[in-house]
Amino acid sequence: MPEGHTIHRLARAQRKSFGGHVVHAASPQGRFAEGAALIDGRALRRTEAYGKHLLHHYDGGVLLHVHLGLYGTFSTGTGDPPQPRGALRLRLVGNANWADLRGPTTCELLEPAERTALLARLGPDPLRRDRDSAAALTRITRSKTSIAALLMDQTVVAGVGNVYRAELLFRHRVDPYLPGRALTDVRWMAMWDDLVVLMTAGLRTGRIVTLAAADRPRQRGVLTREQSVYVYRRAGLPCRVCGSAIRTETVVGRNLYWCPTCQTAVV
DNA sequence: GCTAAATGTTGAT
DNA sequence: TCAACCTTTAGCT
Repeated sequence: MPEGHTIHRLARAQRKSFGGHVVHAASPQGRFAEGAALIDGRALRRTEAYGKHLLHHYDGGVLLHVHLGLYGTFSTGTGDPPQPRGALRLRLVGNANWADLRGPTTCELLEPAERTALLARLGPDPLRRDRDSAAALTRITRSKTSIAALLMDQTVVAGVGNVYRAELLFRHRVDPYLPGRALTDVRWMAMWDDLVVLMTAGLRTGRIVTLAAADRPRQRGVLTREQSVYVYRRAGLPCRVCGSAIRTETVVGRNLYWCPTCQTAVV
């Protein structure tokens, strides 16, 4: 289940698995049968991630667009793929690898102009080299909308999801309900730079770990998810910094988590 | 084994 | 504001 780092990771893995050679595509479920037929037998030239959107560039200008949504997943393997089961939207089979896509919000082919329009409506992606942090700065520091809502708006910043939102706000001790325009340029740029660091680490490891080493419980072994974050899904549990109960409230349809004591920074 | 919730977005009401 | 998408997992029985 994906925020931007997951999609960039997929783009990288799929480039490695399928890039440069012919791919066979099918849609056993039937919902993407026409698209799969157009992809089938073409070589994959390039993969691309922008925010939470994944793109495959195939020979002949065929462009696949996938958005996993909340619970879309790819399962992958090598050798012969298993018998298709359940609602399998798209199966890709390369020389040695296969990938099965289930439950995506979007799986479609795009015309070049549609790709341009898609990318044009996305804000800067902290994981892209061409990121334009000034664009997000302008949107945020002029807005009356709460910073918690702005961070989930993909036209403001592309790739941030509910975990990074809650954790970023905590790490900077920012009250989620502050309007964007209450943030100084310096405050937002510190948050942006942190987002780049956090998401780059997420891309490298495949996990979201936002807890600073100093705040981690001293113990051996792999951190559980609950031990990797400050506030996300920790409602009612004590804040790792001050001990106050972590609160949760729905903001534009998503559960926000925050510490009412720590997150009162003067911006 | 069952239920609810989940790292998301769109489109109808 | 809410249902839909329709998978996976955590937490309960």
